[in-house]
Amino acid sequence: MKEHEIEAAWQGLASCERCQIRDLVLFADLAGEDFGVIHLPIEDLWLPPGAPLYQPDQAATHIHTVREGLFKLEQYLPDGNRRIVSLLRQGDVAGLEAIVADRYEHAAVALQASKVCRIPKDVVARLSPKLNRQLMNKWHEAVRRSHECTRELSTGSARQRLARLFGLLAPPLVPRCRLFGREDVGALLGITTETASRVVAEFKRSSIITEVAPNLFERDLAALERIAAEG
Amino acid sequence: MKEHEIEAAWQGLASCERCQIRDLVLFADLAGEDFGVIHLPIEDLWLPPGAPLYQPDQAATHIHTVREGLFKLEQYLPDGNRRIVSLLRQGDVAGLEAIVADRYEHAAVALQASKVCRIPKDVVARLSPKLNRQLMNKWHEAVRRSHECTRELSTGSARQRLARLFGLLAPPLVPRCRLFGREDVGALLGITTETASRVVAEFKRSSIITEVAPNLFERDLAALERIAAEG
DNA sequence: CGGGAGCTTGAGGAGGATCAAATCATGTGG
DNA sequence: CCACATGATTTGATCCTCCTCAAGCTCCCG
Repeated sequence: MKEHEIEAAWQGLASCERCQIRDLVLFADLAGEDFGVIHLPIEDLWLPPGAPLYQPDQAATHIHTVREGLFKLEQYLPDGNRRIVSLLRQGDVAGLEAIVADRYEHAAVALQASKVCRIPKDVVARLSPKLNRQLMNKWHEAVRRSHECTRELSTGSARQRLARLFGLLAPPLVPRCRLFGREDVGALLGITTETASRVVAEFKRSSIITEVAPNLFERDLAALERIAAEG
Repeated sequence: MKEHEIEAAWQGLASCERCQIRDLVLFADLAGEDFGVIHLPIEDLWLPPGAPLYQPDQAATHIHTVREGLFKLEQYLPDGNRRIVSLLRQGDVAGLEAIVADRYEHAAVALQASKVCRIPKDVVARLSPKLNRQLMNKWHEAVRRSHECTRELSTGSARQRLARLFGLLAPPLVPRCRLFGREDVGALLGITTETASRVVAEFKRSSIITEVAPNLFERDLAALERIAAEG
């Protein structure tokens, strides 16, 4: 961490109608008249490398269109480590979850000198009628699933990945879960079929899981949790 | 691959108003009257493990709500290998990209016995007014970015991951690109800071990249491509 | 000039990949 | 019903990649 906080610089209010990258951004298909609806201030920000755009669990009040530069989205692991789950570039939107959730789910941090415009979620809500809420929820879920896969299933040792996979295969209170073929396990965790098989076998031998029928397992959730988070 | 193709079984037309998991699915907040708009047939399908719901590049005509079971979304790598980039469970939607794209972007395959309902994209379009298209595009982009990170940056050897990262850091025709700190490179690729540093150094020594200023590189795109895809 | 952060390099060991073979499960045809 | 082919899973032996721990280096800033 740097000595003094790296701060974003306020650049002024944006004029969406004259935006240079308008075809890339959110308001691409708005007609001139619609801009009347946008009365809330849309700010232009400039951020130096290392400057955070938002932090996880911070109240989600704005979405941000990346006009220039590069951002990382990072999340924290149970063992205190962190994992970058996505990169955002020109035209991408940071903090879309604001539309459907209360809090941001990542830290968004500039990796290069970057420009964003900061749009209050109310502006989006005002332009977005009813049905779409549910559709947005689904998109949101799709993104979260994907980030979950990166964070939980593509990070750490093969043991940890398998333990986390077993943790995810059924709700936390249901001890029973069904597994799929070792080859798919490998492709999902980014390891080989053989390693997947070996680790599953080792879990069985140490009774962390018990095979009650072919590929149907009884889980020791406490033990799995412990492995998932180990150093 | 199994001897004869694993096929989905058609179960009948769905009755959305009496859906048991309605609060989970797409039409959760539709009022009774709105169902009049849905005149296109929504089918219920049952799929055995291994049955494909759709294939990459297939025309995207439907979205699918998972009512029961488990699906994988997989994509193929330049070297012919495959990578599972997400898992879908009850309530998740497979093939959301149909709303904004012509073709599916993954293979969606059942990992367990599963039930889905298959909704023509026209039904969604009919219920979804204008502005949201652009917003949907943004969600779509968010999902694709995330899958890209898993597929390109969390798969294969450290050398391959670095090569793919350098490939992504600027448009294909711009040879010049800017890199960020080694610690962030590590957190992004799921490797240690030291390994990130070592591989970057090795790329420099073999002139695959040339450092023209601190963290500003000139890329040999052909060489990077070659490494990214090597067996 | 001294301190600190980030980057590089080294040595050693652990974990996972690779190659190969044995076992097990399933379905097929005789 | 059995013999056999096929594919998935398990296990073993070996090698190589990458992690770990540690030290030196460079650059920037006070």
